[in-house]
Amino acid sequence: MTTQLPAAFKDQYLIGDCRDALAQVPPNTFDLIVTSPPYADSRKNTYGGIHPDEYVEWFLPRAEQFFRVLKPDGTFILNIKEKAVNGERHTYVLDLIKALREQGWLWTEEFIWHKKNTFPGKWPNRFRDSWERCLQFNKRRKFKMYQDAVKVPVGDWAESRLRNLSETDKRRDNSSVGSGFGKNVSNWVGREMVYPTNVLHLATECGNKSHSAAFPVELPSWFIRLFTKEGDVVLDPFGGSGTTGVACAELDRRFLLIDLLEEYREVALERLSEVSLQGRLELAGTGDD
Amino acid sequence: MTTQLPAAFKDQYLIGDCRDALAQVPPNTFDLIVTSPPYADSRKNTYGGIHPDEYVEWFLPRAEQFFRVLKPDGTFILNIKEKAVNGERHTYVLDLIKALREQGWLWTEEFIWHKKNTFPGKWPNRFRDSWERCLQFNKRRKFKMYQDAVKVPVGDWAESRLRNLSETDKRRDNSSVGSGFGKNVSNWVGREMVYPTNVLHLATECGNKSHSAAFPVELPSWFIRLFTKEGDVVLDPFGGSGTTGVACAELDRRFLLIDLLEEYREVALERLSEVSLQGRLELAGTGDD
DNA sequence: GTTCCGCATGAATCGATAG
DNA sequence: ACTATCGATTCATGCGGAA
Repeated sequence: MTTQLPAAFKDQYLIGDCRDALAQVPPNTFDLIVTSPPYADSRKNTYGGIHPDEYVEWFLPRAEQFFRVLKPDGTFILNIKEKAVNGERHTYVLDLIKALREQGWLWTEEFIWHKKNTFPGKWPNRFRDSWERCLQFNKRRKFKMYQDAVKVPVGDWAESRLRNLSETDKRRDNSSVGSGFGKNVSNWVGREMVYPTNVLHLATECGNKSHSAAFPVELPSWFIRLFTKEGDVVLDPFGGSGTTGVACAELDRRFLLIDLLEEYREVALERLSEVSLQGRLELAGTGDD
Repeated sequence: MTTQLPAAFKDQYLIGDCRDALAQVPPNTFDLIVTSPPYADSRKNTYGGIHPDEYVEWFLPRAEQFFRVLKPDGTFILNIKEKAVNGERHTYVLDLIKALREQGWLWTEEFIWHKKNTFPGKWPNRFRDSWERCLQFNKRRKFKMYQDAVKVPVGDWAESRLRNLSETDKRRDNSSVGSGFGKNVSNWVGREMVYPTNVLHLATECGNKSHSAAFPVELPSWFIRLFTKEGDVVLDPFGGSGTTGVACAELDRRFLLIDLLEEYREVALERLSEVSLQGRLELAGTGDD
């Protein structure tokens, strides 16, 4: 077995730069790292709006910490998408993949997050960008993976609906298309379950909170179910509004979130209280204890 | 205006390596290049099964010809996907993107082709691979793009409608409308039309014919409508069974297909005859005239 | 003429076996 | 140790034959 957090470990939201905060965390601590880092030129008020050309340089020392604190059989999921710069897709994500491999990471897989409801928009030379990369990296070729936890109903619900006219109309559920997620699995009891693919169909979360650009809770939730079991420990080094924490709370995983601003943690606290689990969150850590 | 093919240009299927065949084509000839090259380690009987580590080296001299024969405001669409090697995704596609940029190409966009029906299989460390990249490259920042030609009804677009078009349905109204989707469009009258996104939902063509076309006709068709107008000239340097030619015939575009084997051209001829357009295909060229 | 069921078959990947 | 080949796995699709 690898080094474990003490059994008394409480879910935490640390304030600070994950590069510094993680330096004080023991190696081989986390079963899963799932995060959506600030994209290049975004979140200028906090991370300073990293220039695309400097993104890899900015990311690598943090990824070095990720590598250290991830268990040998753990997984690192990186949700990211390059922006268009000067009419062209920037290559910093490609460069980052190659740089991470040189750092020792294995680029195991690239999942596609298809954002079903993207914001309308039209440009003279491109369409709406409705997908993002979810890059999977590992330290070793053998890693933990609980595929049964993300099984989905056998496909083509549309066709079966056409066959059984009235019967299936009642059961119609829009959340389980394609590689949809087990949120409404109970509705599909009795149906044959199959393994999903590497394409995830999820709607972006509609802007209802005081935070923006968040990924939907189903995204970390899916990877958490796939790569961890109950009681495992998950890290989100760019915790933001705490979506990963919400997913962990719902799934009985422990978590460590890190981000720069106190107000992010406040939002996270609010959201965790909404899932009636605010008692879980340890309010102590500020990154310097 | 750029150099044009003579007005008497006939659709052709050349036998040979596109690297050599294109050397005899005038520069700035094509409005669009859309192709699905042999993937690494595949099609061993013809292209020799290019090793992943040598793929970029193999591809670049051919891409140099593509650059020369593409019009300045034309587009190059490359359908490709890296394979898993030794438990890891190989990086040759990433390397290829970067190498093409060094060759002068602009990496304008990356479309995702979501393959609804993918090959089965279960492995301990990954799910089925159900998406491929459609990389868009351009010579200049300003290029021709006819966005209205690919508008779709609001809501699900290819999820159900395009896929459900049978062969006869697609054939029926081709002559009268010329768009190749006349019947379809008529069904959508009254529905609000919107621009699509950069995610395409298409099923791979299954074993319905005597040949196997990995590339559904809707894929080149979509890009042909988006980047060309009637009468424009399209190149597929890895023409295979002629799917791109079929799409061009249906859409009243002219085309040049190139591939190594005589038998590929025979299959292409057969398929073009099925869309009642075999008279269009010039049988002369064998790559050495 | 419909509807339904069975079956073959795909840009696949891994692990084991053989040279 | 490294490469090449083979078998097992498994699901969306469209075809043909049967009811």
